[in-house]
Formats: sequence, C-alpha cells, structure tokens
Amino acid sequence: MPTINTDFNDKTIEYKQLLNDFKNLLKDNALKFTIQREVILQTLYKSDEHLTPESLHHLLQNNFPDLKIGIATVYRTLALLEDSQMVTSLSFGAQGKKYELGAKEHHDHMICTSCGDITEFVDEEIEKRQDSIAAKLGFKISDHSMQIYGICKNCQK
Amino acid sequence: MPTINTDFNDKTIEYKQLLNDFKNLLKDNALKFTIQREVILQTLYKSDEHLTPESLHHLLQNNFPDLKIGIATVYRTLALLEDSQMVTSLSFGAQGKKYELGAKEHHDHMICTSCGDITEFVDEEIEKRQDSIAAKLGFKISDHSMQIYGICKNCQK
DNA sequence: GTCGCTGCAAAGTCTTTGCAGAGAG
DNA sequence: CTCTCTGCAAAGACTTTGCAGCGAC
Repeated sequence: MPTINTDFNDKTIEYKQLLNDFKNLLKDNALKFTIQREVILQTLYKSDEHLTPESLHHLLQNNFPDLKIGIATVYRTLALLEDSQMVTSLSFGAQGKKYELGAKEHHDHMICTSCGDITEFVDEEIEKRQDSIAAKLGFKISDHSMQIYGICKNCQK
Repeated sequence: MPTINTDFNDKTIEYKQLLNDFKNLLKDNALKFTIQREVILQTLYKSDEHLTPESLHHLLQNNFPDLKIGIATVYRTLALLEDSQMVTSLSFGAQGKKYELGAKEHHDHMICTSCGDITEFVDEEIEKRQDSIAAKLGFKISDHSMQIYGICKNCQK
C-alpha cells in the first residue's frame, strides 16, 4: 500500500477528491495504485506550471529522492493520465509536450515581446465562440491555447 | 543560377511575388539562392496542407527525383524560413512540427489530438474580442496565435 | 576564386520498449 | 500467489551537426 506524506494546507480536500478519482480509475481498469503514480499525480497537482516530462522528473527527484523514479515511469504515467483525460498535454512552439492537470482553471496569455511580461486573461465571449465553432464542425474540445503578442502599456512609453 | 519549371496556372503572379521576397531575404543576409531552396518554397506554396519535414521531403523526392534533396536540407531550409517569418510552424499532439507558408491569410487552428488533422478557421467575433481586450489593457497587438485541441468528428467514432 | 550550401552519415534529443526483479491486490 | 509496475538500458523516432566536395555569386 503506497503511503506518502500529503501535508497540504487548505487544498487537502480538493486533492483527496482528485486522488480518489485516480484510485477509482485504476481500480476500474485493474491497474495498481503505486507510490510512483501517487507522487506523480501529487506533483502535477502542486505545480502551477505546465510541466514537461523532464521537468516533472526533476521535481520528483528533488522532492522524493528516495524513490528514484525513472523517466520511463514518468512517461508511462503521463500517458496513462492523458488517456484517462486526467491531464492534458499541450505542444508549444518548441519540441516536446507540456502537461497539466485537466482540472485546473483555464486562462489565455497576453505576452509583451518587449519586456516579456505575461498577463493572463479569460474572455467569456471568446470561450463561447470557440465552443460554437467546434460544435459546428463536430469537434470535441479538450483544450485550447491562445497567445496574443504585442507591446504592453509600460513598454509603449 | 537555379532554374526550375514553374508552370502554375492563375497563381503564377502571386508565387513570383513570394519568390521575390525570398530572394530579397537571401540577398539581404548574404545567403545563396539555390535550387533546393527554390523547390522547397515552391512545394510549400503548392501544398494545401500543413506539411511535416518528412512529408515535405517525400513530396520533393517524388516531384524532383533528380535533385536528391536530403532531409537535412529540408530541416535547414524550414528553419531558415521560419526564422524569417516566411513560414509558420505548428506543434500538435503527436511529436513533430507541421509547417505552412506564413503569407497565407490569417487563421486559427483546430487540431485533432488523435489523428493530427488540422482544420483552419477564422472567426471575426474572436478577432474583435482580442482587439478589445488588448485595448482595455493598453496593449498593442502585433500578432496572435490560437489553437483549439480536441477530437475531430472522425476520431470520435 | 570565395565562401556558403548540400548530401551523407554520424551524433544528439526525446520517447518508447524489453526484461527481470519488486510489489500491490 | 499472480500479474502489473518499475528501473535500467537498449532501441526507436525525429532532428541537428560535421565534413568534404559542389555551386551561386
């Protein structure tokens, strides 16, 4: 039985729910709940960023040095989580994918090409339009990403 | 001096303009106009699809078997064209990038994470909203990109 | 002629797979 | 106990790089 210290603050309940979903997913597919899978889920949960398999692996090595989790396990677990729609992967310009928990709140980015500052935003109207365009084409959205590039207020001075 | 048969139909003028831009780009950077670079540009121009380096290479081998263009040249030329903003690359779910000529009319992409198929679309409403969000934040837009990821109609079956 | 370009093959990256031992159920 | 998981290392897939000869300018 895998056991790790899960000393979260106020978010503990949310995480427990997530963990429970994961356990059910595993049970339903006759898969095993291992400590490696648990810490990977937990690390994804704790991270505010989109993680590459490599950066996730580094986090795991730093935070759980005793487990000696292999990169292959990271890839295998991410593939499992993605298949089960628990995480979403995004490909940005560079090579490789980035992963994030599917449960997180969505937002888009406005990026200043002068100072590099990034502003997050959400626009309900755009979200609605996206859904309706997708629906029209019979497309089932799993995620989207939008970046607006330009010069921010400060840099225009 | 590179020379290939450019027997287009009504689009010849548009292509000549593009080719001219390319030649100027090369000249400005003291780079050379080679037949390999010309046929790569032409093949991208003729193609209606988003091409991977590999699929582009196949097209080149079929259409210009005498040139024996190497895959390395394809990669190098695509990198050159992308740096110069003449082509745009997209990363989708699977591994690898797909390229398209940047000169084409602006559009966004809807990408199937199952089969990799890409549908282009433009929505005036979204474009307007982007402008208005940016204006509200005092942000001066230079460019934007938007990708919607999901499962296409076919792959849902 | 000069110096960048090309094809080839070798070297890098990133990701997946085979396998024998470890461990969850 | 059984059968999946894991870490390791080897194998794959995709991309980049080094080099000697070729070719645009």
